[in-house]
Amino acid sequence: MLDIKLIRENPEKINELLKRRNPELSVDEVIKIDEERRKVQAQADELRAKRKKDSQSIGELKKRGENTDAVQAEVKKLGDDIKNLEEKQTELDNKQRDLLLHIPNIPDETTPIGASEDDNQEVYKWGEPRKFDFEFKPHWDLCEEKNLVDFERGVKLSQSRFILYRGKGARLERAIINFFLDYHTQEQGYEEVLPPFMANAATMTGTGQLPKFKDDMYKCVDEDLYLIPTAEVPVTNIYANEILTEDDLPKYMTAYTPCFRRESGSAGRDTRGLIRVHQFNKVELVKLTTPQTSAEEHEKLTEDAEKMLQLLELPYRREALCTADIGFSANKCWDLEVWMPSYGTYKEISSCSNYGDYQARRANIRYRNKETGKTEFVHTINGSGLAVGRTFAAIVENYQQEDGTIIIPEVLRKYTGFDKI
RNA sequence: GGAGAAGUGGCCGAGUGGCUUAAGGCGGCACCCUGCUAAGGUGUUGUAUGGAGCUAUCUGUACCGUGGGUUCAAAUCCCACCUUCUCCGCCA
Repeated sequence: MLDIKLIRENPEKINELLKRRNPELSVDEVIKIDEERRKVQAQADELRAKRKKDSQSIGELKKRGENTDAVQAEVKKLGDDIKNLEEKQTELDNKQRDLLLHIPNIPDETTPIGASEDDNQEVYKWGEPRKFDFEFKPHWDLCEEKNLVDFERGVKLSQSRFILYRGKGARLERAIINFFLDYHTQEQGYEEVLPPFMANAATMTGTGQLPKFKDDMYKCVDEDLYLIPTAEVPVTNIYANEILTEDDLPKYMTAYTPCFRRESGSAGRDTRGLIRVHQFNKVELVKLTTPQTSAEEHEKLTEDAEKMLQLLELPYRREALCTADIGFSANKCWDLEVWMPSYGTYKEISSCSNYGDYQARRANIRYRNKETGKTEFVHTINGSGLAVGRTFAAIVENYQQEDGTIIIPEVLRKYTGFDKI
């Protein structure tokens, strides 16, 4: 959520930044509501002050045994007027909040301006895509041949795009998760958390999934609960409605969770294999920081995610997402993309975003500034460290051998217990 | 799922309709006293939102689990919901 005071004081600037995302965005309507809202609040406050004073005087008059009928009638009428104004104020409050909840974050000045994902900018590449001197296979064929994934029965159990891992496949998936978690906690200083995989509407609103992206999520029928689309949701909200001390910051947290996405708008895309499915595993990195350190912490978090790809020796590149492609709540985002031979290109495997105070304002996560003693919103940052299913697919494709075997990357062997498949 | 009890500031805890501007205590902060330590004294102490100054200030309103209601007036009375605790039932 954007700060209404900031909008009020710099409407042109905010509009200009929003239009970098999408020319149709603007804060004009919210400014109009805000003006009206404040006017009504001032009126209501004034009447309430009068009622308070008059009611107290009734108490005093009664104590002295005087008749208060006339004053009481007057204050009763005042009460009706206040009620009307309060209804109007509530209506305007809700309208303003709803408008604000539907306005995305303003992009950071360093986010490249662009009109579509084609305007994303490559920052650098790491590693060399492997040149195969035999006919390589896509991971979906390899997974089936080696019985790592039972695609057909996964569909039978639930629906298309649900995955049943088996045997060494299941073991490899679990090995990747454990490797990521161990490295983040033991080498990079993150606290491991294991959150609920369902979250309520308030939590979903805190990180920005609700109200705008309701249709992207799975919702429980009789409960106010949604399956989480990423661990970012429960983990970022851990300190919702709390005030931290400055010494608590920065907070580093990592979590493994399955992620559930309806992928309703992606019908014909990536229909085969592990790249785009309704339920996938992910290890997430989340940070809460002060505003002063967030840019630096964002960079460090991205490097922490890159380290996983480096240790797995998977070629990748870093991209700076442009203003048209960064997520709704983000102000800046790096994508890490891994080389996928079957696609002949790099595919997203991690998205590392800085949200500034946008999520913190929605989720009401604050800290007390040591110098001023005032409360301020924290900055929130997160990124995948990494998407597990896509890592699995990248390993299977990039490590396949001419004799049909798949070599397990060195760092994973103590977790898998085998060195090839 | 059933029965009972309870939710008040950073924490403990008083408060059954107006004198609550939420008592008192603990903790925090500032200052004083003290050779050090310990103890003591004085003062101060939340959040949100509006207005005026527009840095360091003053001021209105709201907030006692959440949402409604009653009343001239609600922390206090009524209703619904949520959460926690105790007991019972069910259960990996």
